[in-house]
Amino acid sequence: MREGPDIARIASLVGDPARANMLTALMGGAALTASELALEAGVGLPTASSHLAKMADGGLLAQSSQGRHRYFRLAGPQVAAMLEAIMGVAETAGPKRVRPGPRDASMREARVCYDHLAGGQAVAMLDGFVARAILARDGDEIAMGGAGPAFFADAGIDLSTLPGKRRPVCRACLDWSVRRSHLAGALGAAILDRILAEKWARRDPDSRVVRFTPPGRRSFETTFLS
Amino acid sequence: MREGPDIARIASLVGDPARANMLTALMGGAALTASELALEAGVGLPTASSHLAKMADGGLLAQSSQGRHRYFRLAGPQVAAMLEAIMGVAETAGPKRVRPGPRDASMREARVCYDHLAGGQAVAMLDGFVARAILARDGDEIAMGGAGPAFFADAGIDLSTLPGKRRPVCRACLDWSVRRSHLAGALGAAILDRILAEKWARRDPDSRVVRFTPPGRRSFETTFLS
DNA sequence: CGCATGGTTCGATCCTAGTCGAAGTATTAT
DNA sequence: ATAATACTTCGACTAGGATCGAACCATGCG
Repeated sequence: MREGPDIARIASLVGDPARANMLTALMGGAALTASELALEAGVGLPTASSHLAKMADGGLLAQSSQGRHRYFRLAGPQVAAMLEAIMGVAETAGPKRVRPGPRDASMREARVCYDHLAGGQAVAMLDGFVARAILARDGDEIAMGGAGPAFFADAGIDLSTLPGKRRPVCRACLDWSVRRSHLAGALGAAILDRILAEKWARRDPDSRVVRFTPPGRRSFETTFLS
Repeated sequence: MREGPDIARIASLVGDPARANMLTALMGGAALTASELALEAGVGLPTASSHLAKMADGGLLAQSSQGRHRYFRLAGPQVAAMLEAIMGVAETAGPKRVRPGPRDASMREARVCYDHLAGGQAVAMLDGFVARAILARDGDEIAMGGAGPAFFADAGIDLSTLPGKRRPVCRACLDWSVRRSHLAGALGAAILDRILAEKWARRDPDSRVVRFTPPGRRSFETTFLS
């Protein structure tokens, strides 16, 4: 009989298949309506509504009503990080591990994590930033490095527009596929925005996969990885 | 209807109060018997046995039989990291947050995480190591830094005896209370061993709290933090 | 050998929680 | 206004699973 944070309460929220599907869908970063999430979870509207109310009440989801739509999104990056951690053990502890299909390979290479890029490409990018003193890492805090301002100006990212108020500009986020960190935070989000705006890659509409076009990948690599 | 790692399966394992209590107890790092865990969870022996079988089957726990005892422990550091992540959101998303009592304060300052030290002291230690080039951090990988071998020889830790075979010597582990990383891996475990062997601190028998004696704290700080 | 101790299996009980149909509320469209 | 859409609430049904007592294996001890 120990106390400590009430781990069972929130784990049981994630522990239902319908809710897990919804959360997985929301890992894409977009806010989705109740109907969309019901469809995503393969469950009726009343059921979905009940689930969503529970998760919002439990602090996992944030909601915002717009007209007759109600949008749900993950309550914050911390929730996303937790889900990635759970995926990590589900991956290794999983009993089957039968289908490392092509879809899976794409997921490992580049995908959306909440609002930023994750996967092998993202991990390589953060490593490069640190190695070139563009960012400085200390613990899980990541700060702008000496070479940072010039680099991002070159790369077309305006640091002054980042909403660095309440939210840290940079943050480390543990990657379930590679099990190393990638860049989260406002800066991570801005880089993903740039990639999509430049049409270097597009999001798979049915999953979190981010698919680079061949020339897009080259542009991305010369801009952010070289 | 998405696929991806079967997150609901393992989250539901953590989502039961009895099982959550057992897992929390095992976060102390020690292997415990079925009876001890039953007591810890406040549940009968048959019930506990059933829970333990499920968790072992699900890949969360490892078991080893010794005579008529059966010992259970967390399956690995990855499971511990996941539990810490869940504690993190339970902490912030928690509805009540009523009791930041003294017990809680001790937990935040120094506690055991699987087999190494966690909490404010541990985070400060890792920060210091990186700042003084004792360790070098790159992503979540932590490697020995230039000043490392001399420092640890001085501090009475024999690096050559670390079982650095399958297990990485150093690793970052996210701290739920401070939300920054502390040092895990074989080196982290060795440092905790040292602290306890020197009697600088002792473990609270009923929790994960690590309690420094006043002179012990000074010794720890001059050895590892100064 | 018994006999005690640590654990598991079985069976029965009970209750929580997921599910959906139908009816109710709010907001936009016509 | 009426109608249609998006969602919530209510009520009833059901299934899964947590729980424990009792009986059943296994190991260690005298």
